[in-house]
Amino acid sequence: MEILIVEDEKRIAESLKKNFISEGHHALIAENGEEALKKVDSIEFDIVLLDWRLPKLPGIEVCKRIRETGNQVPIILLTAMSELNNKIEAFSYGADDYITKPFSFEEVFARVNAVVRRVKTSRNEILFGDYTLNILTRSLIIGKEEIKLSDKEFELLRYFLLHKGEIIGKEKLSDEVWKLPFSPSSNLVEVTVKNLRKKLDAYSEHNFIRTLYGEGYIFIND
Amino acid sequence: MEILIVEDEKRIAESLKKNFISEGHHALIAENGEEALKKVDSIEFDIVLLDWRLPKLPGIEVCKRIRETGNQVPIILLTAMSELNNKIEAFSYGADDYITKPFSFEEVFARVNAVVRRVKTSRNEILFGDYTLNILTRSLIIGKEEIKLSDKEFELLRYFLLHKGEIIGKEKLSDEVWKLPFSPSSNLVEVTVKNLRKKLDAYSEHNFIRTLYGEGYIFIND
DNA sequence: AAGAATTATGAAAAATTTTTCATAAATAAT
DNA sequence: ATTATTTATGAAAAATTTTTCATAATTCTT
Repeated sequence: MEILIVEDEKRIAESLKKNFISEGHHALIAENGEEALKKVDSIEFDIVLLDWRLPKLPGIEVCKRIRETGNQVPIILLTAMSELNNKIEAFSYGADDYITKPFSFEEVFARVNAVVRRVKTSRNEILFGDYTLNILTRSLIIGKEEIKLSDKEFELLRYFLLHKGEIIGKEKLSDEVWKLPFSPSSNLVEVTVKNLRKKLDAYSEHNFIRTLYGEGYIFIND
Repeated sequence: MEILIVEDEKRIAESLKKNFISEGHHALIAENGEEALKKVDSIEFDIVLLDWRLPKLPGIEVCKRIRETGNQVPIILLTAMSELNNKIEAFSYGADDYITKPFSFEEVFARVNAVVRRVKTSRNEILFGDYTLNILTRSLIIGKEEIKLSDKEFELLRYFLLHKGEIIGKEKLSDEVWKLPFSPSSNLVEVTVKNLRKKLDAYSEHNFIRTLYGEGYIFIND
């Protein structure tokens, strides 16, 4: 995961960063609100941990501005106990959860995972490139075109989108998309990937689904 | 819609009730928390308007107890301005929205509609009889059985469930489910209703989809 | 560069879904 | 009761999706 830590207290920020990296994630630190806004604008994070009390812009203001640009990145606010009765405000500005200080890393990690999972699976639209995958209608939208996807194509594409940047073996896809044990004698996955690629290629130059020879596939956005 | 108004001030309760009825809805009044709990238990409401300040049980406690039984009925809390900083508590007990007193009926009506629409369309599961329709997997669950639905069957059933108790003509279904102008020469709707009924009948005695001769269909839960 | 393994692809086969059609059953009106 | 209208149903036809298969193309290794 790509994680942005917005926190002016270096001790806390570095500690979080170290812990996330040791869990195999990437973490960046922004020391103030403006820096955070710039980073959020240029990098697609999986989650933003946002301190309530920040030097220039208060965290809640940063949160509000991120949402104003239409960015839906999950945001968890880090607040002190005394700020408890402002939480309603936090939600109304579009934060997804909050954690009160002092917190343990385990707590942060658990919340981050919960929010990321919840947000990812509860969204009914997933954006990638110029496309939008609508989960409710199970169709792929680009501009004003609506591309019909078969059930398997939809399930496959959704799986890729929920696991962007991960290397996914055919066994995994067989398990997760087809709910069948992988059979090396079948090339179902390859055929469906081909058909899905054809639909994506019809409206975009981008190679979203890359092949990693001998390993599987990886979905790349940019 | 079936609306429950939980409010001890008769003047307010009656005024709300009158207004809802004039909009073509049904409204019941509960004067205290216990009465509310009983009614919620026996009647399936579309929304509950719940006063924060109630004689015996406080509204928030009623809210909590409703949720404890697994009931997901949308709840809007009616609170006085001074209770503002308790709202976070309201959400954490499972209320869906709140309105601060004093309010206009227009405000209440707008919020009620917004909440009902949001709750209905955002749910991933819709329960009816002993069945659960899972919106994400598009399958019908009863006990441990999973019944496969074709795409059209699913769309039809979902439409019925989102419009329980409404008389729905075949023209409407053709428009909304098939997104096709109704053609009297086709009996697509009838055939799909038949097939959906067969699947529902396989595990339940209940006639969910009733025919109203010359008018259309109506989905009845109980 | 050649051979082996892996992936891609077009087309056919199989399975499923959608739609039509002819007819039966049910309902309302006379 | 009879008739006209509306709805239900089984089965066939059409369309689509899923899967398999044979073969081509690509990638990796030596």
